[in-house]
Formats: sequence, structure tokens, C-alpha cells
Amino acid sequence: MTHQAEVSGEDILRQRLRDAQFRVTPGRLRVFRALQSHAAPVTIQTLADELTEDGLNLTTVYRVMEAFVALSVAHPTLIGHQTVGYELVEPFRPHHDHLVCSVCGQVVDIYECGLNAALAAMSRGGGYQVEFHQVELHGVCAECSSDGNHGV
Amino acid sequence: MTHQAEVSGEDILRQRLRDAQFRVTPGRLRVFRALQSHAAPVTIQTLADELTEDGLNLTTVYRVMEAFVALSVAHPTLIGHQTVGYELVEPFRPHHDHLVCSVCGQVVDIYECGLNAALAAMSRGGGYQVEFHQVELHGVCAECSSDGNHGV
DNA sequence: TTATTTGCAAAGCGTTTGCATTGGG
DNA sequence: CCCAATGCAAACGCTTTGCAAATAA
Repeated sequence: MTHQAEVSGEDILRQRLRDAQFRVTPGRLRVFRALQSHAAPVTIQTLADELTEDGLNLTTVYRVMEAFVALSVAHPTLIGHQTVGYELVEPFRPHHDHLVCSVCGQVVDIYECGLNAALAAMSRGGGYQVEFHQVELHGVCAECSSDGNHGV
Repeated sequence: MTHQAEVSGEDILRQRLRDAQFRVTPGRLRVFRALQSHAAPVTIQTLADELTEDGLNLTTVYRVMEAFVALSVAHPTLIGHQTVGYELVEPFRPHHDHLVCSVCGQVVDIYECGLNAALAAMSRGGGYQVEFHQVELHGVCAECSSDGNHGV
């Protein structure tokens, strides 16, 4: 009778940190949890606002995020026109793409994505080994196209 | 016998500027031409390096780009992890997507994209009117996967 | 114990803003 | 002519860096 152990995202993170000779520190765990608690991509600034209240340093948030990107725990995304946000990637959260409203800026996640075959075809020929994809559909959301809304 | 006039990108730009009550100025034309001369997305910094030699002010480049984004002449894209670059959009240049090498950072444009049907399906249900899409495939290019290259 | 990580403060630098001048319509 | 656009310089704010103290392993 085998007992299938639960493997949490945090366990995977710990493992991945150790494998790369990075230490498992409270700061890294806190940033990770903060990322988990957000559905949409978040800026460093937003994370810091939440975490510095608990005594975590802003510089540390930057450094932790740098490590997370290097270890493919999180990746950057463009929010709006100039802002870079971060979000967890697989296996820390399911893969998804974005529907971005160009009027109000709202970002909706799309989890159902039947693009894998088509995307694989697109990458053929160049000899690329595709690791992940990111699709952004820009348009106007239902709400903004109904009311005469002109901005956030 | 009708004479089909050629309509250049610059003509369309002029028209679009006038329609929005923006003036057609040398600065705007120069930034536009600079964008046209680049195949890949370029940073403001790069544009400025090219244009300030000709006496164009850095601040002006920022302001022109702001106008271009507002008028949907150009749009921002994430280059690498932290950098925002800009490129012209349709009809100023044909729509395309990106193949990004995560090792060397090289960006290859993909012009053949059979995703329109699939993307339309993805956006259904939310009531979004999709204006354009942006697909990024991240992976390792042929060169980087053959030699043991570890970064730019 | 030892190398990594963190906190703090200062430096760095890309971006924005104010205002006088220039110039497009 | 008038209002928008530009240039210039200063202000701003995000990000990075250096170094000493704290701490994971």
C-alpha cells in the first residue's frame, strides 16, 4: 500500500534552491508566498509594499526576484506600457495566457489554450527548442466596450 | 484607367497624426524612420543614441514614443528581463510574433502565424474585442543548443 | 565555522516635469 | 497669430552597489 506524498510548491522551491546551491531563507519563502497570493502579475514595488511591512527589505525583494528569474521560478511580463511585473511559472502555477484590455488595463488569465500544436509548428524550421510560450491578446473588454469608459 | 496611388507608411502616419490633432513635426518623422530602420524592437535609449547625434533631444524621443503608443503607431515589448523596447505595428509593418532565445537573447520574427482562428476562440466568452495579439515563444536557438554557449 | 544572504545607506541612471523658446497650422 | 512641440536643466524615483552584520548549512 503506497502512500502518495503531497508535494507543495514550496517543497519544489526548496528543492530547486538547494539544487542550485541557493539557501532556503525566510525572505525567499516570503516573496514566493506573496507571488502565490496574486492572480495577476505583480510589480516589485507592490510586493515590497506588502512585505516591507513585515520587515523585509526592498533590496532583498529585488535580489530574491533576480534569483527566481534565474531559477525559472518566476518570469517577467509587461503590464501596461512601461511596467514590468512578475508571476510564478509552471509548476508553481498552471500555465496561462493573458487577455489585456487596452482601455482599463485589466488582465484576465486564460487557462484553456489549445495552441500547443500550432505553436510547435511555428517554431519548426529554426531549430528552436521551445521552453514556454506567452500569448497576449490585446483588445477591449466587454465592460469597456459597452460603457463609454476612456481609461482606468 | 485608374491610377492607384502609392501610400507610404509615412503618409499614413501623417494622416493619423492630423486626425488626432497632433502636428507633423520633424522629430516625429525622424523617430518614425528610425523605428522603420530596425527589424527588432528597440529601446528608447538606442533610438536616442542614433537620433541625438542629429540634434534631436532625448526628452523629445520619450514624448514622441508616448504619442506613438497612444496613437497605436508603435507598441512596447519586453526585451530580456527588464528592458522595454518598441516596434511599429500594422499597418506600418506586417504583424509578426517573436521567437526569443533564452540563452543568447536573440529575437527572431515569425511572420507566418496560423493562429488567428485559435486565438479568436480563446478570446470568446469574455466578450473581448481582440485588436491584436502578441505571441512569444521562449526557448533555445539552434546555435545555443549545439555549442555550450552560456549567455551573451 | 564559513560562505551566503540580508539590511542599510549611498550612488547610479533612466524617466519625468517645468518653463521658456521655437515652430507648425 | 496661437497653441502644440521642443530643448534644456532640474527633479524624481526605481534599481543597483558596497560593506558590515546576521544566518543557513
